[in-house]
Amino acid sequence: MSLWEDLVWRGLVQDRSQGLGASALAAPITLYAGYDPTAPSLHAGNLQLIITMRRFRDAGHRVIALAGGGTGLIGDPSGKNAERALHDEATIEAWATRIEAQIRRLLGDDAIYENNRSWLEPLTAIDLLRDVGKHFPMGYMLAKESVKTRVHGEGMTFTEFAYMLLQAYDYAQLYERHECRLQIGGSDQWGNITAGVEFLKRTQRHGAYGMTTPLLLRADGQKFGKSEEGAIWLDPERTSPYAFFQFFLNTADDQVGTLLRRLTLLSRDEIEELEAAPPESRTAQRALAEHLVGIVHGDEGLREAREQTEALFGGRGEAEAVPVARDALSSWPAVFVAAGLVSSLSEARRLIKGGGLYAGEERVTEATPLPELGADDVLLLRKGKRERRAVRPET
RNA sequence: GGGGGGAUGUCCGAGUGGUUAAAGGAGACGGGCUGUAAACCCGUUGGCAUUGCCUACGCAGGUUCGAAUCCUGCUCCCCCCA
Repeated sequence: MSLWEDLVWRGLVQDRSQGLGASALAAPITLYAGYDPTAPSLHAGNLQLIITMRRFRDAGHRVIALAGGGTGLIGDPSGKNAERALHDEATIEAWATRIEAQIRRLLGDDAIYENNRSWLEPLTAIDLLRDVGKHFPMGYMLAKESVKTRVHGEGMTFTEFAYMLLQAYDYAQLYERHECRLQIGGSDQWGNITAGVEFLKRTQRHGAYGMTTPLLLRADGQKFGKSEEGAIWLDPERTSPYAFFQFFLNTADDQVGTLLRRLTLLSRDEIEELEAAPPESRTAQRALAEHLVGIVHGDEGLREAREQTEALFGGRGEAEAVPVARDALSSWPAVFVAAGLVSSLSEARRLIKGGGLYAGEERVTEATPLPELGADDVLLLRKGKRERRAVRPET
């Protein structure tokens, strides 16, 4: 199966410019995807695009990961219904560095890493207006979906309006520097991507394509990659390999096939076999979770995630216990707060009243006595069915 | 420059002097049913405290026995005209 056929089968092609297809990808080409450093880490929702780049790379194409060190200072209006808050340069640079390191782990060192700050910073206002802006008729820009929705809604400043010029300029720079011929991105990037393709065409630089992948949504249409705790980050400091594993293990049945196709590097045969497994066995969820933890956190992370899952849910092996100060062991609510399972004593009290907290397999009630913990004892706590954590007295 | 509208809890959104920790919806969380699914039903959803207190309706003051609701100033946003 060719790369293109594979992408189509996986449901990864949402929009594409004319002429992009199997034949355009027959010979190796150079492509890029950009990311704006608007957070200190990538999250699960960013995975689809990076894995898609990985597919291109594995098929022999050359991929460029472009950090938006410059554009991140402006703020992309796409997919947003309100003006973005601007961060300062130092923050953006620091985030860009961290994110690049994360992408390197997923794409390897043979990918090309660029930062558009290196050409946007020296770009003068005159250059931008003469060399780029001249090729953008107002009607064309105003017709963009990202502009229309904002102009008729919350409003938009010139800063964000001009964003598409910068992204088009990026594409042109990469076209010149690396003979980049394809830009890929999430479907909210389609407007910016076509602006780039259009700009190249108008400046006599031919053979440039664009493609987008569909937005990854949960079955109920909500944004993907968020849990009760907030986003599922790729940074193990923010979201442990165990929590990352649990997030994917809890994938709904009707979504697991989609995620296997879009996010994993498993083959079509492997995926179809997993989809055929009885849903109650959760084989597909387990395979998904293990595969992704492996890709993102490596063998070591996968081992940790498995061990913790086994210890907390299977009752075997040793769970990593959160050390809790002695005086927090004075009441059940305090213990659960210290363990990080609930955010306040009030919440803990409410949950106890509702029967949602457990110590070991015992439901905690107001009458449940607190156990006497020796220095080496570990107490298994549980909130509901899915969240578990072990604690031990602080020494 | 002129005129008008707006800022409410995680989000959307009611509320225009009193029983409002603030309707309703969404989301989230818990319980039940299950498979650490989905759907569905029930409950909870500011904090601290064993029925009381504190904090909260853009910010800062003021009026009042009492304000999210009235007044003043400020900040930010939107729309229209120039």
